[in-house]
Amino acid sequence: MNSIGIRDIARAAGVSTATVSRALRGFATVDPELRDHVLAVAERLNYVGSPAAAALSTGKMNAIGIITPHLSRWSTMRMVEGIERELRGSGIDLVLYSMGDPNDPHPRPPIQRLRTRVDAFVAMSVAANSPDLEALLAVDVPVCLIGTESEMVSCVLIDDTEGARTATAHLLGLGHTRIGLIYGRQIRDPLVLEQTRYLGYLAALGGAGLESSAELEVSGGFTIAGGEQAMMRLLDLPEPPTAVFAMSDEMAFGALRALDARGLTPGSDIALVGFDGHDMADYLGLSTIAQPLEQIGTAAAKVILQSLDQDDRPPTKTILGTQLIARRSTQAR
Amino acid sequence: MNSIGIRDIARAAGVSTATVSRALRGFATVDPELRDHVLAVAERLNYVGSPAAAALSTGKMNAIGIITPHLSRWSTMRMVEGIERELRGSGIDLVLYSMGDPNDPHPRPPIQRLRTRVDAFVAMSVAANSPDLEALLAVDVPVCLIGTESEMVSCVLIDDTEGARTATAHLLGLGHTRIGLIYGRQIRDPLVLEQTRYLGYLAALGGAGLESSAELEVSGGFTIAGGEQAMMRLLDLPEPPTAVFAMSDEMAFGALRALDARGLTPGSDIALVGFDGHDMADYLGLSTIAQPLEQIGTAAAKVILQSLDQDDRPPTKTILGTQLIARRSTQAR
DNA sequence: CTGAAAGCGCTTACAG
DNA sequence: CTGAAAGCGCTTACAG
Repeated sequence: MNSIGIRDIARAAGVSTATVSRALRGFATVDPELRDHVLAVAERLNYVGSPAAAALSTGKMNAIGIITPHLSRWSTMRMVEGIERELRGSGIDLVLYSMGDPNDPHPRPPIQRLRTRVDAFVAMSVAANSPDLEALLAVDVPVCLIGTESEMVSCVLIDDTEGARTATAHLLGLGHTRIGLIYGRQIRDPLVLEQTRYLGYLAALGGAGLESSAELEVSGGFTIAGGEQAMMRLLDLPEPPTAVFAMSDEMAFGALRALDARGLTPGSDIALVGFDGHDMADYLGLSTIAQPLEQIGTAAAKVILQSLDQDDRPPTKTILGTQLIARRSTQAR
Repeated sequence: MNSIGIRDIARAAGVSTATVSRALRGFATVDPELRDHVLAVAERLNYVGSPAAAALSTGKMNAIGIITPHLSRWSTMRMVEGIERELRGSGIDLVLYSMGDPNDPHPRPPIQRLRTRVDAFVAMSVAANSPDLEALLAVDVPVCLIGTESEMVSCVLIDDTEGARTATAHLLGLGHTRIGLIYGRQIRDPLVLEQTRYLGYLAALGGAGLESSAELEVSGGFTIAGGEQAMMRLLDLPEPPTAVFAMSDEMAFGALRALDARGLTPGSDIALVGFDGHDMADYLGLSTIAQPLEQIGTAAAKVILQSLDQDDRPPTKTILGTQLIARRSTQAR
């Protein structure tokens, strides 16, 4: 136990603990010479402050909680990286709370309790109809949602509809008119991500004078395996699509595999676009709608830092752009 | 501010704060009826404890710090998931500290300071010669290293040498005698991971009466792109290898790409084994030495929980097994 | 610009 | 089994 406290410094420096406290935090109200002296003594004694004591006095934990459904999902970590980068050096810790799928029966830490351990939350991909969102809105600390739209608290979003529209329009531009869709879990629920992307898909089709067709819309469950099965189902249609838009790159990876299994070449035999900008998409030659994941993370962190700074800030809505990256899977070779 | 404290509960329940404190933590020394009463009152008042105050009193932060070099690396998050699962429900928070490559000039949070915010550390892939390791060993809280061997503190390891030996032996078993190696950054430094795997490679070769050859050993920098270039270099040799062992799956992915670019089929034209058990390896038909990543995480968490429980525990060394998963890349089709 | 003192909300010997 | 009181190590009005 390093039992050097400000009292020890105060004693050694011949000042009060109040002055030590002020000097340590660089308050301008401390005589510069005195401050330097105090800092020197602290340094010499190898002083390390007690965050717990500071937290108890100030009510600030100097930590922000990250609430995320799928810890190991690639995109999650990319965003966390962005957050970490922005917070780095601020002395604010990142506390990870895995909490996602309300179907997951694992005991969910009550947000009210988490609240006492952090000063703010960044919550990723919380479904708009989830009880967690309600709890987050009820909590009295700054919250920034990522990927969930809200008027009540700040959020950072990408334009999912626009991204999906761009993806679909890209396929239309290549001359395709029969365009399959691999979505996640549900598509009719107005409160979920997929709905937003679905609207973009529909809009693009509509813009080209085409109509959607239920048989061309299959679920891929947001997994590689699900994407593979979904593509199989599309290929098994009496009249298969000539192009497919998958709502995530991972599902598109599965779709690529299905194509491979059927001896079809992506690009020439069937066009395919994913969504995310996954690292491996480049490697696999998969065209995709890239999200600026790290930027999303840093944007969320900035929002939080600002509201921590000034707590009466009105909620902000940050919308970041996506980018179509065309690769082999949408090029005839 | 939820200003309900144990004093409010004490008042409402007609007992002392000491009793409330004990009841809340379920001490057996509290009369069961009284305890239930106190709990009921706490519940009714919607009491949420103050971790900061508890931490200040007890000196326990109820958090463990995760020190990791590459936040977004796939394997990192898999292990973090394992740790999270083990800690779930224990009330212990996970605090993420990104700190890796000593070459990375970003300001590294001093471990002495982090120490005051957590009760223990799990440190991943800290190089044995890194200053961070030294700092970790000097710190007076439980530490569990992952992937770094140590006699001073507990560690969780896989048998890298054995894994590499198995991979190489697998290739030898297929009849190959000219086996290339794609390593990470350096191979001669006895203090790094690669050295350990290199020994396995050498051992397998030696066991088959073969000798290593410098021209067959190329660096892939642990990245996809590096792996691709490394494989290109191998293919450009006057006498290229007929099989290759890559020290990571990601480098192997790059190698696969190089093969593809050269019109070579993995498995029939050249055999390839990776190392990690990456999710995508399955998808790409890459043979690999799979590490039990989540298990590594839970094992580390268990070690930490135990040392938190009883702080004079001697350091333990946990070695988990790897598993060869043979796929298309080592099968002639 | 500096200090004495109260207070943050718990836990824990100590006494009963 | 329960309570009064000190203490954990800071911060912050308040007074000077």
